[in-house]
Amino acid sequence: MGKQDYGPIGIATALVRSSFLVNAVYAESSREHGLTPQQGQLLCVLMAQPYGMGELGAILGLAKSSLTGLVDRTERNGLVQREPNPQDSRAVRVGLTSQGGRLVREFYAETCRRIEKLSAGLSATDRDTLASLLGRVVLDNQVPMVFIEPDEGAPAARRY
Amino acid sequence: MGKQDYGPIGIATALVRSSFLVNAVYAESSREHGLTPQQGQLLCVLMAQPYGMGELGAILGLAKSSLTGLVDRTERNGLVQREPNPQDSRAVRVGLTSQGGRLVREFYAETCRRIEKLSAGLSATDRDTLASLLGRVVLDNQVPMVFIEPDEGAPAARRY
DNA sequence: TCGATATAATTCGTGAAGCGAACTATCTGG
DNA sequence: CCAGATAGTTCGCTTCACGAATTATATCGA
Repeated sequence: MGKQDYGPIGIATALVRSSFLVNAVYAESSREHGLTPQQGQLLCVLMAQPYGMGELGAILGLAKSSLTGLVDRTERNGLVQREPNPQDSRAVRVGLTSQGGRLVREFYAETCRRIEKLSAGLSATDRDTLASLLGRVVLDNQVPMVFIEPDEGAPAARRY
Repeated sequence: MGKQDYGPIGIATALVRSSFLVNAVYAESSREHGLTPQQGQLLCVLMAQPYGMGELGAILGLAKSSLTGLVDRTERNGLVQREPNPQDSRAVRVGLTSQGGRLVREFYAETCRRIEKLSAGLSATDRDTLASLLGRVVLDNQVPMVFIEPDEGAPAARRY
């Protein structure tokens, strides 16, 4: 209850501030790779597999018209491409170009490195505890597959 | 190490995804209060006290030209106001209007409520642990005073 | 088979956001 | 008193995000 070291902060404040922190790191890492944060996020999602525009909208929480623009700009930069969907000629599949693939692997690794550094002041045990607790929060809340881990969602579990 | 429940995720992934989650909740709460997330954040910062443009730029991590626009728009909506700084006639103090104060108290409380709900699946003990660990991360990384808690940074500790 | 409806995506117009460069006004140190 | 430094604003630009309207294709039912 003491105030000598600012005292404990509530869960909401802690979550909002850590989110602020992560956003800032993510934005800086994006910028240094010549990406906007949104384009970086798009690439990270596509790292797992190609998606249709509708699926991407659901994953990223964007209106479809917003997504058209984002994909346009990222495509203009040569990082993603639209391919016709053989099953449905209305639809497209958005996937990484080889340049986009190369860039996102670098961007993803570097961003992970920087985000991990944020918890460098914690012991390994505490860091694992934090990862586990946060992992349960994101699992409970059905966070979409943004920022997938390389071996996460093994092929057998993929639906598309 | 098993894969049956997706297995543990790394600290970086956990942080990025929880940040994604928090952003979404924050954005939705803002929207429902007639605010953009940026305007909501500005109001939350000003909840503690008025600040100059330069200070706000440092706190929010924005270029000064970006801040001019943000404060302009929020002022146009009647939520903040610029007041001359008696000590320095170049400078300005940005503070909440009474309408802005009323709105931000409501917005802040409601947003906290929603963010807290994200951890509803955790036991009280786990939630406290999570808050404490995240609290250390934000403290270690010098997160600016965004989303201050009502009794945090008591008047005696304020520098301005 | 044909027509109604649903779905996938794009286009268009609008406003918010963010930046850097250039500018104005004031303050401060020598 | 003048040469910087500092506080903010303005300007031009790009990105981002949305909703409404549109086009094209798919699908379902009669």
